[in-house]
Amino acid sequence: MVGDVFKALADPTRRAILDELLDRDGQTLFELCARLATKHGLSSTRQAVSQHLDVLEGAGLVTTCRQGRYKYHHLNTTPLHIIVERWLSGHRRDRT
Amino acid sequence: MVGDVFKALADPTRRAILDELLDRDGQTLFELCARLATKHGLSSTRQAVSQHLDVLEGAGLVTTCRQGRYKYHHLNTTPLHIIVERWLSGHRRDRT
DNA sequence: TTGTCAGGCAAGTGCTTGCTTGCCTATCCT
DNA sequence: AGGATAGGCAAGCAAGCACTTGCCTGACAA
Repeated sequence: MVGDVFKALADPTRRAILDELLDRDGQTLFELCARLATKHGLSSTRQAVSQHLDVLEGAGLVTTCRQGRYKYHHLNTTPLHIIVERWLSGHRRDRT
Repeated sequence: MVGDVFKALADPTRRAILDELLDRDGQTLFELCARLATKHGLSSTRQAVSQHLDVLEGAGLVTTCRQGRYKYHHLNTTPLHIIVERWLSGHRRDRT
């Protein structure tokens, strides 16, 4: 749903995560935690980041694939493009 | 701030309000209430809509101008374009 | 097999939010 | 003046959210 995407984007930590994934796609949870701390100055715990990733995945902005004990996170910009199409370019005339 | 815009857009009622203002700009609070009820099937009270308008104004998505006892609400798409520029087209490389 | 590393589950907490209720101010019309 | 109309203020409430804490599972290496 469109609302889920906006809700996901409403949090600065989640935007930082997307930022990080854009910079280096396919990171694991621990990688993300480390780089968010150093590069973005965020001190989020692993669980917090994990929950944010769940939200992002729920919004379709992040896809995951597990290999062995590692879970890689990939950025998916499709929902963003959908939003641009319906909400921010035209603008559109159809329902939410 | 960018986060305020996303937060404002995260609520379906607020998106409906923007929708309505896009359809007919410069509506008053009562007008909006009436048209949200009939055209969008929403049964929001006046106060609820008023508070949503405050949020939208805080995000810069709506500007107001008062004349006499009427307060007209105007759509402002600038924050949307800013978001498209920094977040949804390129993508950008700078900070939140 | 035992330890370590990557990640998951779930209850609890404090803050925010969307909304209601009730009352108040200001403007206009007659 | 007096009523009707357009809107504002503020306290209260229930649900949602971001985050923590503590413990658990599953994969790999020694």
